[in-house]
Amino acid sequence: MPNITKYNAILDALLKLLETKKIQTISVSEIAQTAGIGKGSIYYYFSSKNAILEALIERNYQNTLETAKKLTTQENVSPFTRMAMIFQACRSSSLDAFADKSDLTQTSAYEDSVLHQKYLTYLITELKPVLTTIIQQGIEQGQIHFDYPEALAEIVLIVLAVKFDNTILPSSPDEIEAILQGLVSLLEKGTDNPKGSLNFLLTGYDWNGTDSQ
Amino acid sequence: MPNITKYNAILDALLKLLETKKIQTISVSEIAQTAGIGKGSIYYYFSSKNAILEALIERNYQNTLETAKKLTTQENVSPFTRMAMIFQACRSSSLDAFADKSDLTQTSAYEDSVLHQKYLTYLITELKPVLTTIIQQGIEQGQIHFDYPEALAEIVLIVLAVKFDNTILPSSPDEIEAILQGLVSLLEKGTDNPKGSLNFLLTGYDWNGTDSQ
DNA sequence: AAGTCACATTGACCAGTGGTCGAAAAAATG
DNA sequence: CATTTTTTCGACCACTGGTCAATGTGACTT
Repeated sequence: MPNITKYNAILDALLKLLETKKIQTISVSEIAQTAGIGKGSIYYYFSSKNAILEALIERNYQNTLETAKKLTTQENVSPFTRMAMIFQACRSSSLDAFADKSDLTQTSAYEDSVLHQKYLTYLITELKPVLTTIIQQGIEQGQIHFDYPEALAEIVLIVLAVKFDNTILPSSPDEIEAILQGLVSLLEKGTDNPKGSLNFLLTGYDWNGTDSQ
Repeated sequence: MPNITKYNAILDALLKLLETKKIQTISVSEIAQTAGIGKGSIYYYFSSKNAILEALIERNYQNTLETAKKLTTQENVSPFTRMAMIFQACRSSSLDAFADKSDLTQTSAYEDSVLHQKYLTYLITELKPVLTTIIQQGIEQGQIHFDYPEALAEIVLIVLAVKFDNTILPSSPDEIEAILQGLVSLLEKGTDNPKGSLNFLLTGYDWNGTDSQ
């Protein structure tokens, strides 16, 4: 708990190393060396190597997700606009921190699977209650018609997270957009909205323009 | 390549060990010992510990998936019936081999993430072309209306695989069924089919009854 | 100023890892 | 039988994640 500085220095060190190496090839000694401290000190702040990774992921996505959460709870904004913010949050939070490394690793990128699984779990569980609320409010306001708001939220988030993470089913950007196009189309028909009306979910919300829809 | 017997003995050994231990805690020496061979021989048949796991997963799901593939290409059967077979294949292939271990592991089950990620990737990529074809034929026959058959196939498979695997978002059986109910409802509306008409996708297809729908 | 004491830091150390390798055994070939 | 090729093996290697007794540090008391 104490000396938050050194705590963060460790996370910074791991983050820096993750930019060029895979988790499995990064040793605790290496992290300690990069952080400029003794190896033993690592275990004063973290119980295991895994715990460092967990803490890093949490620290890394906390800001993005919290601002997303706050923005989406503004009830005066249209549910679809807030839904666009969720889309955007998934899109941007997926790769901004951990470099893709995909150019260097032709070998199956499975090695980082712990990291990606943690990311998927964290993102979906954090955003699910938010998106569920948004959908429910959309239903109350008559803009969305669907009988299973919670399930719909989870389905959308699963698809978004898996596709944006892009390690389980590596795809080109075009392929990703094609799937999203299908998802949006499915959403339109599923929520009784006219074809094309939700297309703005794809373009990415600019966070400061005028409200759409 | 040669001596397929010993090759399979190694896979059997790993499979047996996986029933009680997590991948990370299983050593190559242990696999060798269980298989009744020397450790060095392992590396005569496999290039790495990871390669053993990959081979095991492939061997394990090949039968299930191949029979599923064959069944689903029977064009004389209704697309929805064949879709039910896909649902069933995902459902049954998820846990039948690798024991759940969930009762023993209160600690976050992240450790097996390599295994589960491989499973997800394998299942989805294998079944996607099959399901895409089924949907396309359904569209041609006028039973399905949707503009993005390939995307729809991938979306459905992603949700099915993630939910049945149940490690990324651990849920109770009831919760899983709730999500599937939502997915089916979304499918009904998305493909212009009446509410409830696809509910039989949930019940599990019995593989020898009379055709439904 | 000295003494106290909880907190913080360290690297040698440990059991065990995945993977290598030369030698030996077994099989195949002539 | 000899010779070559394919299999098998376990000692060995560099290194891993994690432990721990020893040591340092600085705030507080007297």
